[in-house]
Amino acid sequence: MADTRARGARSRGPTIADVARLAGVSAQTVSRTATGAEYVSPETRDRVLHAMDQLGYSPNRAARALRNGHYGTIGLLAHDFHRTGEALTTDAVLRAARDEDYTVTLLTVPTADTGDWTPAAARLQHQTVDGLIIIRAEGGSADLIALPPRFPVAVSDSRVAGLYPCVVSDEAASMRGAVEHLLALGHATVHHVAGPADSEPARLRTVGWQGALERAGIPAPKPIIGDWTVESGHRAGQILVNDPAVTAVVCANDEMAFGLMAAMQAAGRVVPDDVSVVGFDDIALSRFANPSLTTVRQDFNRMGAELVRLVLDQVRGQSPDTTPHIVVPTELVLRGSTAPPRA
Amino acid sequence: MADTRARGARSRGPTIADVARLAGVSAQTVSRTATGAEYVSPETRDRVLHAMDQLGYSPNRAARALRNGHYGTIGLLAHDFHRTGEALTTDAVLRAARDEDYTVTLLTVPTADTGDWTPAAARLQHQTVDGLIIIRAEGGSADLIALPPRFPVAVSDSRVAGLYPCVVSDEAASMRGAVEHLLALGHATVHHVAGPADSEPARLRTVGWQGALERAGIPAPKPIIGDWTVESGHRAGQILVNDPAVTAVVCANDEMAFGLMAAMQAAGRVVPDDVSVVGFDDIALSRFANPSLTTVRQDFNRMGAELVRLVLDQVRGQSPDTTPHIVVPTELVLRGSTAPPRA
DNA sequence: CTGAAAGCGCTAACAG
DNA sequence: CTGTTAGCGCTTTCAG
Repeated sequence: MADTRARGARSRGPTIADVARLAGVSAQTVSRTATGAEYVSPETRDRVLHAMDQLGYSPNRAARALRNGHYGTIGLLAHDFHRTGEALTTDAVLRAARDEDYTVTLLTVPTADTGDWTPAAARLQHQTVDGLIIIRAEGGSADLIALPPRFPVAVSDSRVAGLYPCVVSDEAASMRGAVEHLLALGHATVHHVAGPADSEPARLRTVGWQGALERAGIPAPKPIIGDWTVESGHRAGQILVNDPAVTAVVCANDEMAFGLMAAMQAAGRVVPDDVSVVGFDDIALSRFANPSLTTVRQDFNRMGAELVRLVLDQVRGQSPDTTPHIVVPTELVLRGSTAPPRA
Repeated sequence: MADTRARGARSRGPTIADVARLAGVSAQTVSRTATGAEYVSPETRDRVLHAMDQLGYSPNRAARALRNGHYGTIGLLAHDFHRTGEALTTDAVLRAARDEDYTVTLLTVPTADTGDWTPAAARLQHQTVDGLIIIRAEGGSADLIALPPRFPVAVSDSRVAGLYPCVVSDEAASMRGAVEHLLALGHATVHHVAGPADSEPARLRTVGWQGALERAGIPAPKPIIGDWTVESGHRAGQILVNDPAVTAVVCANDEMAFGLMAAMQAAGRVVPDDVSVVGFDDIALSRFANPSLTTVRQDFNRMGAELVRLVLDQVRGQSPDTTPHIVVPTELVLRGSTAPPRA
C-alpha cells in the first residue's frame, strides 16, 4: 500500500473519481457523460457536468489511450519543417487534423542520407501516434521505409505508390507544361536546375523537362543539380551565366530560381529579356520578386488534407482494396520572369 | 472475463509480458532492462534484449505515460507554422527537443483575435504534453493565457516576461540599430512598415524605430501597419511611393520588405538609389533578392534551444527563483538595399 | 438508467 | 540480482 502517487512526476489534475465523488455518482456515470453516452438521465448528467466544471476536469489522455488503444494523434515525419514545401504541407496537415480532432506530433529523421528511416519507423508502432504521414521521403529508398505491417500511413512520395497510399503533385506534367510554355515563346532550348538526386519529386521534375524537350526534338542539355536552397540556385546561375546558349531555365523550386536570377542579374543579364526563368511551388514571395516569378503552383492545402484523409481512413479501419494514389493538379502561373528570347 | 482486447481499436504490438514469456523471466526484469536499470545480470539482460529484438518490442508510450505521470512530449502552440519565424523556431525547437529525447506536438489556436487561448491552454493539463512552448502569442493579451498553475511553459513574447519564462530577440534595440544605420548614411528621416497592432514583437520594433528617431531629434512619420505578409508590404509600398520624403524604410520583417521593394520598383523607383529598405529576420532569400536585403538577423536556432531548455528545466522540477527572461542578440546584416540618399 | 469489477501495459516498491 | 504485487485513470463488460 505504498504511496506511489507521491512519486508521480507531476501533480496530476482531478480525475474521474474526484468528479464522481463531488457529484455523488459512480465513476462510470461520469465516464458515460464524458464520452457522450445516451443512457444517462439529464439531471444526473447536469450534476456531473457541473462537478467537472467546478473541478476543472479534463480527461487524462494517456489513460484513455491505454484503454482505447489509440491516441488521437498522427505523426508527421520529415527532414525539416522550415522549407517551403514542408512548412506549407505541415500547416495544411495540422488544419485538416484539427478538423478531425486529431493532434499532430512532429518527427524527424536525424540524417538525411541513409536508411535511418527504419529505426524511426520501427519505434512508431508503440509511439503515441495512430498513423503516420511521411512528407518528402528523400534519402531512403522506398523499401527502407519499413513500417510495421498494416500501420496506417500516407506518403507524399510517388516511389512508394502502390506500396503505401500516397499523395503527390503532378510533377512531371507540370514541368512539361513549364518547358512547353518556354518553347512556345520561341526559346531554342530550355536549361534545367534540378533538385537533389535522391529526391523523387526532383527526379520527376527533371523527367518532365526532358520529356518536353524530347517531344520537341531538342536534345536536353546537361542539368545542373542543386539542393533546393537559394545558395545552390545561385551557384547554378554562376555556371549557366557563362553559356550564351542559355536563354531559358526551369528550376525545380522557387528558391533556386531566386538564386539563379540573383546570379544572372549580378552578371548583368536581364531577366526576362536575356534569360527567362521558371520556378516551382509558388511561394508567397514569387509574386513580388523582381521580376515576379513565373512558376508552377502546388496546392499544398489540398495535399495536406488528402494525406490526413488517407491516414485516418486506415486508422478507422477502412482499408480500400487498392492502394490510393492521389495526384493533385498544379497550375502554371505566368508572370514577369518569362518572355520571348531577345532577337 | 470479457475479451476486452478484441475491442481495442488497433492490434497492439508485443508487450513486456510477451517478451518476458519468451525470455523466460519475469516482466519486472524486462522492464528493468528496458529502463536501463543497473541490477540485471548481463546474461539475463542479453536474453531479454534478444527476445525484445525477436518480437520487435518497443514500449507502449501510453502505458508508460500513465504510469510515470509524464509523456516525454512538449506542446508547441502557435497560430500557424508556415511563416518564417514560426517555421524556423519550430525547426529549432524540434531539434533541441530531440536531443533531450522529447517529442513535439503541434497545437494551434483556431482564431487569432480573441482569447481562444484559454480553452486551448486549459485542455493542456491533461493533454499529452508535459510542458508548453508558446511562440508569437498574438491576439490574446497576456492575462488571457491562463495556464494551470505551475504548468511548465516558455513563451516567446515579452509581454509575459516576469509572468512566464520567456525568450525573445532584442527587438527594440535591433530596430534602433537599423534606423541609426540609415540615419548615418545621411537620410533625413526613416519611414516604417510595422507588423500587426496586436503583436508584441511588432510593437517593440516600432518602439525601437521611434526611439532612434527621437534620439536624433527627428519627428517620427506615421507608420504603415502591415500584417507580416508580402502583400501587405506591397500595399504599404504603393502608399509610400507617392511621398517624395520617403528615402528610407525599415520594415518589421523581410517579407514586407520584399513587397515594399516590389511596389517601389514597379513605380520606377530604384532600390537603394531612390529609397533604402531594411528588413527583419534574414530569411534565406534576403541575401539573394534583387537587390540583396539589408536586414536584422534573428538567431532562431538559439531561441528554439533556449525555449526548450526553459520548459524542460521546469518539467524536471528545477524552478528558478526568478522568472527567466532571456534576450537573444541579433545582428544587422548590411547588404545591397541600403545606401546614402540620392543627391 | 446506474453501480461494481476488471484490465489496458507499464514500473515503483517491497520482499526474497 | 530477481519475482510478486499493486495501481496510474479510464472505459467496457456484466449485474442490478
